[in-house]
Amino acid sequence: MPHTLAGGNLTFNPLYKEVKNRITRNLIAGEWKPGAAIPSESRLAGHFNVSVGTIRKAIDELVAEKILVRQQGRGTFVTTHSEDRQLYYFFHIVGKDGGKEPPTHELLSFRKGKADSEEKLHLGVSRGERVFRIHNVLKLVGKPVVLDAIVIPAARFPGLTEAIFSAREVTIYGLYQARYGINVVRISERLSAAHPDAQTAGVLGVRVSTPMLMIKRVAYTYHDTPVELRTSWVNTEGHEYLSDLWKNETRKRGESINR
Amino acid sequence: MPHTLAGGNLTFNPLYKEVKNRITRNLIAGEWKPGAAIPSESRLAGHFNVSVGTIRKAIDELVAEKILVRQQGRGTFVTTHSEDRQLYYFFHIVGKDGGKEPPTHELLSFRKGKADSEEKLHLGVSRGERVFRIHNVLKLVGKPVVLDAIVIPAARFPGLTEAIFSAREVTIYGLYQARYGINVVRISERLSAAHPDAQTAGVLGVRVSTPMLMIKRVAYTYHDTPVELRTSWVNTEGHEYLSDLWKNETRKRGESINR
DNA sequence: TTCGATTTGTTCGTATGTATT
DNA sequence: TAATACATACGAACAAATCGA
Repeated sequence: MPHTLAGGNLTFNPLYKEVKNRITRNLIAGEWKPGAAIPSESRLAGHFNVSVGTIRKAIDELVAEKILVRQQGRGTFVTTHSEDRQLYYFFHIVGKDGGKEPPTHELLSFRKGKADSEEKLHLGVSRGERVFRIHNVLKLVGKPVVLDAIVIPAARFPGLTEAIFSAREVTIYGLYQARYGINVVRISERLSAAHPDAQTAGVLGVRVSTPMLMIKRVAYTYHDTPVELRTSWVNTEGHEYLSDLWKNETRKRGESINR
Repeated sequence: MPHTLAGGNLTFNPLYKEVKNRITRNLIAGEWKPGAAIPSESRLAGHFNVSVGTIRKAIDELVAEKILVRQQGRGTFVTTHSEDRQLYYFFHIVGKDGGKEPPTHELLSFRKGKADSEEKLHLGVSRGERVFRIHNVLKLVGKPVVLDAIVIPAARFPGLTEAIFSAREVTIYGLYQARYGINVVRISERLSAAHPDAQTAGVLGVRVSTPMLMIKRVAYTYHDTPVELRTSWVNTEGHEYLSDLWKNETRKRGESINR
């Protein structure tokens, strides 16, 4: 006999997967906003008519996907891109001499255009659909290090203007989140080495013969829906790209290891 | 009052963390070998004198870290580097035109040397300690694409010879695992773009003016112990480096989403 | 500062379902 | 078919962190 999830359950998924989907749908609908707490586990258990353990298992997965964060004694919250911790989660450029520095940004251009075939492929838009094209420079310790060419479908960002974009006080994903309720939860990046074109080299203050890191990123929101395509050129003379698979994810601060 | 984990528990960690540490120590000791099944959950529960739920929570984390894999109805197994699934987990080079191709390899050189300061830093060996230096070319569709310069501490690989290394029928990490019980469970990579030196360019069949991807990797075994330092040069004319954070990790095949 | 209510974290136990051998 | 092993789901109790009265 199938289960009795309040509201009906037409699939053959385990109960906790259904609960997870319902929670995700609430997040998509903007019912629970980034930074805010979702209802407590016991309340959700009552609401969905399942046990607390089932709720916990659903939330466990969403926490593992960094869509929610738990805080003992406080509650469970929707992940924000404006917090320091989350700010650097998708930012992989670090100084070769050590730590991560606070970046500053400068908007180079903000234009409207039509999606080309590559954008159609990766962004899931139809050919010729309106997109915003944004060029942004990222500076570390005052020096330009990364040039981003960002493409987003205009339909998802109604009313976005150059002024809004450049006046933001948070990260770009923080802007998507705060103003449009679009929560970037996963990125996929493809890296290669190449020589920059003259314009890119000029902006970043390098010669066109300098080998640079080129990154093509697709950013996704819930349910693996693509929302942004970004091509980055990185000057790796003083910085590098760090790929550190789940360092400090399962293990936390000050945990005894007793070998 | 602290808990009563059989054998004593001197720390203030949660029980399941202790259980996790004990299991990990058994893996380090080689008591449970890669590919083999560990005792069943109920048996472990009896052995450690804890509930099955606590065992499950410990194993959950080890599964998330890809140190163990579960198979319903069969048991829980120590992850192997020789299985196809696992083979590509640390291998991030893919063709620009799509899929991952089966790589072939060619050993270029195999020498003994002494650790320099960089190796001392990242490999956790003392200065001047004996290391093996191995140069290996990786070919995709017959063409050389990656040149690896591998450094490993000789003390951890007693009796390793060029013949053994080149005669391996599995991946390099599969060799470490099968012959020395060293299980690489995590890697950290730092990527930058650079021009190759003449020798590297020669081996990979490119000009020295070709921008290439340079990757510095540290491979770790249990408890974040470094075991290998590797510098790779990648020709990204036909291939690229894929960084796809936990795609398909939480979600499995054919799972209904019902938006 | 203390206390109590709330919320997540840990641990236990039980029952039942599903996959494998 | 039966035994075994993991997967799901339920419920209960207490610990630990947080927050406001």
